[in-house]
Amino acid sequence: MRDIARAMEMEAASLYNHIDSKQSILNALLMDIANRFTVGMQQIQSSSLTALEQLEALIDQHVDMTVGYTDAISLVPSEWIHLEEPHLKEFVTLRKNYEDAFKAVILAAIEEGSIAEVDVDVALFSTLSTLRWLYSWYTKQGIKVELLKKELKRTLLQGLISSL
Amino acid sequence: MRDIARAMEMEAASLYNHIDSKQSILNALLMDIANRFTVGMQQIQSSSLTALEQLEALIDQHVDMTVGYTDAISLVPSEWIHLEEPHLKEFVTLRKNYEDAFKAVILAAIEEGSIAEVDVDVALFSTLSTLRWLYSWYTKQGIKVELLKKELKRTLLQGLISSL
DNA sequence: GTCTATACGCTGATAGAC
DNA sequence: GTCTATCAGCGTATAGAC
Repeated sequence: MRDIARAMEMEAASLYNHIDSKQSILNALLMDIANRFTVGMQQIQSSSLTALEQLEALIDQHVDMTVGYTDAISLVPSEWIHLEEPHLKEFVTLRKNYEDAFKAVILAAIEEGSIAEVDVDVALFSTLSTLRWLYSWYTKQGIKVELLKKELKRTLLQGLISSL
Repeated sequence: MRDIARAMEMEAASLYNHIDSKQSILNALLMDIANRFTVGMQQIQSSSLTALEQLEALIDQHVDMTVGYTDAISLVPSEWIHLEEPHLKEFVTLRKNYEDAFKAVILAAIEEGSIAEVDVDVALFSTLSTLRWLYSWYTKQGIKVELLKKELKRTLLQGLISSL
């Protein structure tokens, strides 16, 4: 709280005229991120895109969110564990729904024949691992957003070996 | 420290007859992991395997380490930041050397023609993101180690689209 | 080598003046 | 709405008895 206060150029005690508690800040940031991903998923699901195009749109969404909300998104991999109930359950539910929806898109892409019959759980885990850690990596690179999207789609969807 | 003491069935104060500080525990665990990965990389580098086979061996190594040292390896993604000097610099150097060596293997695989001419930095980041987060995922799955190795190599090296 | 008692810095948060 | 003063709890670590 003292770090935040310094950044706001006030004393730590003054923060409490604007927020209830440290917990409420964590909750507000994480819920905002979770809701944005949830809405984005719904938009992609209800689109007329093919399953493969939906996968590409999901990757693009993660890149856009990472660039647009880098600080808040850095809380997602590890800090969510410090949420208190009932917010913890709420966050975990939103995340589970998102993962299930993501998995369904992968399955649909297999069914439509646009990707191979991979192990869906391994594919989901691998893809989300990369997308969730993106925030810690992309700032160190000078890479442009559009190039990043293109290369990530290539790496995640086509792998290293394929396009020979 | 009180959590550790409870697991050891003693009082927190009694721990200090066995260790210097909490910091020294973190350092011992992280250095052990870093050294094991460093030795493994050296063995793979000095082998007569092709670059593609070396990539596969690196993935296998991460799976073996994750299964064999799950608790200690869980410190690698985020907790290393709490190391104090000079241990922090030491750890970061070992990690940088490991990443450089990993990148060199990817480059060698491109040069030998066994993988496509991908963006090496994106490929390294994506691969390591998945392998470093493996600890948090594999225990929830009932998946066998050998199957996990096979599916990870497929997903990371061949991607989703390729093997149609 | 374990215990009890305790020191002491840090942190989230509150009280009350202005 | 900001400040100063302050509190209470926690967490690492030490002292010293046994």
